[in-house]
Amino acid sequence: MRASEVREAGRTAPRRSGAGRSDAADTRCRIIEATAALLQRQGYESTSVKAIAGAANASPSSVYHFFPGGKQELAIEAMRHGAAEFGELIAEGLASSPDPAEATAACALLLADTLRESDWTDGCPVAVTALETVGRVPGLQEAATEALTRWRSLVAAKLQESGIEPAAARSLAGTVISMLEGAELLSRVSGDDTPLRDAAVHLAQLVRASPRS
Amino acid sequence: MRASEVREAGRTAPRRSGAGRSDAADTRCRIIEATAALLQRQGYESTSVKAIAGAANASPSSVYHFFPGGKQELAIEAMRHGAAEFGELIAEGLASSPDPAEATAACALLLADTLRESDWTDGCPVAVTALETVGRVPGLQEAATEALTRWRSLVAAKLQESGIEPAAARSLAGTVISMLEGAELLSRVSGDDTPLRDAAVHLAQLVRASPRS
DNA sequence: CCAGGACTGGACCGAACGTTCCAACCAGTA
DNA sequence: TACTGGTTGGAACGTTCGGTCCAGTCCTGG
Repeated sequence: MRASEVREAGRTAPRRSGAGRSDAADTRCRIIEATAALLQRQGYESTSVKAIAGAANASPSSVYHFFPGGKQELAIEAMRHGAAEFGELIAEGLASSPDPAEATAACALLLADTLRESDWTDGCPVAVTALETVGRVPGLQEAATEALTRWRSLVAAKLQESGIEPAAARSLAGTVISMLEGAELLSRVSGDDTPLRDAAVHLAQLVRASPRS
Repeated sequence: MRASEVREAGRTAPRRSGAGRSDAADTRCRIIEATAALLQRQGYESTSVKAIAGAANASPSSVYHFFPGGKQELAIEAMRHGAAEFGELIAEGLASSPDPAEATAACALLLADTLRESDWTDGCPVAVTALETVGRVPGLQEAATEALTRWRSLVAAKLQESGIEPAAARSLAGTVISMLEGAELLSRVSGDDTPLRDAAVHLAQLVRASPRS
């Protein structure tokens, strides 16, 4: 898919021989990406290891070879992967305008387009998995918290650029993430991007009305 | 648990002569309530029928006796039950002040208190289950959409009372629900009610800035 | 060319899943 | 007392789960 072959880490020797030969790192990467996609769509409990292996064109033993910690370890790594990608989407939205109000609105609209065009499957890669495992899979909860915090920091930085006080920016940025998550939930469940489009309008209002120094 | 006490009392004490089915209706009710509680906490896939039966002091066969449609039918009914209760919580928050800005903020704060005091378990009874089954269990998705629409109507009515135009009120009410859902997600995942408290402040700002006729 | 480690395919495991089945139970009626 | 029909407990069904195991295959360093 995207530039994911960056994962390499040079653990083993660069065994590039034939052209069509599938690298070990490539298999590992395929497993992570397949897991991320399935987690995003159907969450943790509904995603079986065999389904992951199938989607990644690998066998269960390969999954356990690369992720000895089993499904949990794999899910954590996949969530980190998905979170990074979603962070790029947020960054892209934020970069689309110098005005922070328009930029946050753009995030919501970008998310709305992505969701609608993917039949309501490609949204936040954290929400479903995090919600259904909260309090029961600590590693996942931790990874989810990290992701949410990071996204909030991205938004907060943009808000601070326009002169909003750091504390207010952090608080408002958290609300921006909350709004994106909540509006995505409503949009996915109702199969209608109106909640996200409304969120875009109201987020812009909220940011525009925020006091600057 | 309360349910077992009620059941014991009902068995030893003489029942009303008119309705011989009060025992059965009680079992059915216990099953629904237990299901609602489990769905709210851990979602659909992580909740087994045997766990439901255990929590309701019933046996699996009783579950299938009252809900021949199996887990799906039961989950739909339980979601409706939980949605009605959550609607009451929203109504309570809305009724706490004549000012719609303060009223919506009160909803967020009420939710924050409820969540924190229940160790982040008793939140929206729809979010987890709806998200993890979206597109795969149509009946559940429908029930979830109904619930979200109803809650939005409650908020919209409150907003209209203060003179906000119906269309704007409906849109803003949807955003209020989105914000509550999203902030609850962040609060539950991070185990910190700050997102909901921030949401309360920003919701109040948003409502206060809304144009009236 | 071979030794050895990384990797893979697929059979296999015990446990848990949703669900079904049936024998008992219990109040009311005759 | 026998019968009835709704209700219950618990065993059992076939399936699928997460995970293990092992006999290979392939690549690579020596």
